[in-house]
Amino acid sequence: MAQIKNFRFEELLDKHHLKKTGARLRVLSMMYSKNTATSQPDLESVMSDIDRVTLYRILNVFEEKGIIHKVFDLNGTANYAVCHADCGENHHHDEHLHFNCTNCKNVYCLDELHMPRLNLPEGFKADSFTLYASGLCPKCSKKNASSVN
Amino acid sequence: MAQIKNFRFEELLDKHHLKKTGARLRVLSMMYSKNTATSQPDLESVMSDIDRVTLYRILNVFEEKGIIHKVFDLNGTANYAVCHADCGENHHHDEHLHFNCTNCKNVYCLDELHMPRLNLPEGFKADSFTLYASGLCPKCSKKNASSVN
DNA sequence: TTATAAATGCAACATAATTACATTTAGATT
DNA sequence: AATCTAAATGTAATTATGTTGCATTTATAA
Repeated sequence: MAQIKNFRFEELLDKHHLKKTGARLRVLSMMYSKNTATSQPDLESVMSDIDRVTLYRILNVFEEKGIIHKVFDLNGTANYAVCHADCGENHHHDEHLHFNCTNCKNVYCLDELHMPRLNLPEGFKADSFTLYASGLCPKCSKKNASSVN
Repeated sequence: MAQIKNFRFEELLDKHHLKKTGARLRVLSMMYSKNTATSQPDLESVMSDIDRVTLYRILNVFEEKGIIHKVFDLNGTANYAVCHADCGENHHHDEHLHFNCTNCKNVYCLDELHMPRLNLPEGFKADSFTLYASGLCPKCSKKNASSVN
């Protein structure tokens, strides 16, 4: 996953009729190289040469196209992670567990834990589900065990 | 639920060692009278005489005390709903489904649908879970069916 | 009645996100 | 290769949400 070649991203942009720009390729590259979700502020801190608004727009268009999906962290900030489900134009199926670490603040997508079937009360028509958990991620629970910080 | 008397709220504040102020009683009264979650902007639009910051602080202290719990809506805005589980000081158990209507934006707590047991991957230590869904609530799905709006 | 910790009000600040419009550019067309 | 155009980006301003520090007021305990 950390070694995805650039031409793969170019194909991906082509597939969605998006122009292959440097900014978009860099955003894709960063997002695919991590196993945690990414926010606009995250991107901005790394890619300070790209305008804030451009980064917001890139995230939005990628979400519309079904390339990434949105999940809010404990602060209510929008974070995005690459879709591994078969998501498409305005149609997401990322019904897995999102784990937000209260220590390092990272949001992990635990794709292996997906939603159980639920019978909603009369009248409710759901078109998307998400599972959300918060607590300590492996790295931080290990740290907390050793040091008392 | 819509008819909870004021002295009940006074008892509730007493129980948590919070002073019985007008602002707090009004916030409690409003939140208990609705079956949907409430945000600071919601409160502010109704109680414009109370300072914004005071409303934020009331919501925060109620959450700390386990009187209400927080859930983010589709815009990432913090919404709060009364706890029906046995929540206490910094310890919530509101592990039920939160339904966000994409039309009217209301957040409903569907207490009857709670979290299934999950086996998290090695190392993840969760201390809270939430189920989240979005779609149309009963009112809005009925409207959409009749009118083509 | 009074003393005081708690609660509120107010001003300033911080951060996330959006909008409008000008400029640049990827990529198609010739 | 030169040119054209819709798409993408940059810039500035604005809005929304939330927080912090400090002065003032108030609920309530003594």
